[in-house]
Amino acid sequence: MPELPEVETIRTGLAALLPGKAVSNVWHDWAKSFPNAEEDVKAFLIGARVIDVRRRAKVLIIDLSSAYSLVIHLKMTGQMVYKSQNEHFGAGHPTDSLIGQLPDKSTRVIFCLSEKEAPPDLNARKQRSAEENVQKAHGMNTEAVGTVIDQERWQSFGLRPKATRCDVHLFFNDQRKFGWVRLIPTAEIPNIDFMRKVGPEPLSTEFTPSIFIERVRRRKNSNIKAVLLDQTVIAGIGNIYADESLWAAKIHPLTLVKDLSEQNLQVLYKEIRDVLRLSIEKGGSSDRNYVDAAGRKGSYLNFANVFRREGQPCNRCGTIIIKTRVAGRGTHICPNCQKEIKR
DNA sequence: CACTTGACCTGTCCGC
DNA sequence: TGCGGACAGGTCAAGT
Repeated sequence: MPELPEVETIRTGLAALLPGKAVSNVWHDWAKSFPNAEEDVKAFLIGARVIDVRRRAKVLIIDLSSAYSLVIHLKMTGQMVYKSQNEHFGAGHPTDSLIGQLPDKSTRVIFCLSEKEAPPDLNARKQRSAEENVQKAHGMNTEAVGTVIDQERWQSFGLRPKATRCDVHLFFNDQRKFGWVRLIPTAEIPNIDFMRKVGPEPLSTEFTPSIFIERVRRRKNSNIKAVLLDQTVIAGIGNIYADESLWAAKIHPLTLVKDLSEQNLQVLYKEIRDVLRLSIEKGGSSDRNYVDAAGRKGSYLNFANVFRREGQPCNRCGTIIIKTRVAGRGTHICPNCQKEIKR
């Protein structure tokens, strides 16, 4: 699934698009993807404006003017896609749903967004009338703004035509249905189980080498890959970046923490941060790398040194990359650069 | 307690 | 072509 860099890419993209917009409607096709009480949705989601878009670990947080937030976990196959008349932004699990017609069979939740339902303060009212004037000027009825998605397509997914009365949509797609979108009071976010247990942000300034080493050392009898994947030790690392960081640090993923030297962990700390930062710079392993400027599908893992590169030569020594299984996950290794340390 | 495995889901790929 | 099994960018509950 989207790991820290992918979720951060989504956050950046949505932070430029969502704030100020109001949620005018919501639809979902699978209860576990949107496990929220109808009365909460009516009271705290519909009509609320987006204030901010944040990220913690691999969790996306959309703060609303109702003092509630949409807390989103994309798990393995989640993705967020924003579409308006002129804008199209999508990131997350790289599939054609990022660029194709929506909704499709992976669509779990749809938000209808509007700029019309502004808050009842003076500025907002001014803004609203300005928008209404613009719409009048374009000869559009505010109740039936043109649909990005054609009516038939919506109905084929069981949507009421009413739901199409907006021209901006935010889609939560998730093929495997592991992900979820929860509506909870913003103040309660730090109290949910995941947030209470999750480890530090690896790119934060407070995350020093000594904090990293101290936390990793608590798991002395585990192999290092399992520890990197453990969200309670460090937040945000998943299968791609665990493999990439270990290759960069020349550490075999099966090596037990107790067999790693101080120097090993110092290097690993640096490589984790470099790998994550580089990936964020490149927009994660999906999104704009998934399609080129002409809208064609492209390679989205072209920065990887080992992940999904089994059978290809190591970029450092030319040895053929192999794939094995560590911590129950597919694991990519250069058998020459990454020798298991045993004592 | 530390650590590992199975379950949650759908879709795709690979071998017979 | 059809079918079974393995596997997939994650996390939690239940098991040893």
